[in-house]
Amino acid sequence: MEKLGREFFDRDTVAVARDLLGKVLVRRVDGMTLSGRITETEAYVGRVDKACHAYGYRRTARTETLFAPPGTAYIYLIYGIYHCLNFVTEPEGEPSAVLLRGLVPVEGTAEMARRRFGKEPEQLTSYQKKHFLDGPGKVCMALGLTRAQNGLDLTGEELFLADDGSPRPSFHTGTRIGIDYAEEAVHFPWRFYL
DNA sequence: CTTCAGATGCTCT
DNA sequence: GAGCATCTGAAGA
Repeated sequence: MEKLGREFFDRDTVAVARDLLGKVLVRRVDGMTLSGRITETEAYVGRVDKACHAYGYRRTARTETLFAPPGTAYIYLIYGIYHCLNFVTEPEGEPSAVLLRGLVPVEGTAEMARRRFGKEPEQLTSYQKKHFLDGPGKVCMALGLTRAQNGLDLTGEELFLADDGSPRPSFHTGTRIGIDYAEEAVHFPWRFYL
């Protein structure tokens, strides 16, 4: 397992989003290690993308994190109750990020089940098993990520990405979810999923 | 398996 | 005050 350094994120956002498929996200919390393999991502590019919170270099309290160095965690609250985890990309000052939309659990499955459903993995319904970590809000719930972790440095120990040497899986390309307001950007093929 | 209503609070205008 | 990069549980097919 080799930790991905800042240079991995200091690149074209769409390339990073594709290259993250198959990589492992590692979270250390409460003395435990939780991890999962990435199955779904989306790219958001502030320079040209009306779906990006920082479109046109819009700078507010919330978008400030997108202007941080590449390899920073951007976490925000959505719909009042859920959180979304992103990885800041591109050279510093280009407000762009990759949204993490899905994982397959690798390590700490029992703890993730407790955090998601309050019960052990053996007690999950088939529906719960099928939809374990297939959504951005679910991922944050399972890994114990909230806005308290917004701005975390991904080259640290609390939250990072790793390459375990497995080849990049084959994947599908499509349009992004839940951005119907974004005019022409609605059609950008910037969603990648297994 | 699918659809659907409802929850919830921050962010920006 | 409107809208949001979502999820759950219940009900129907």
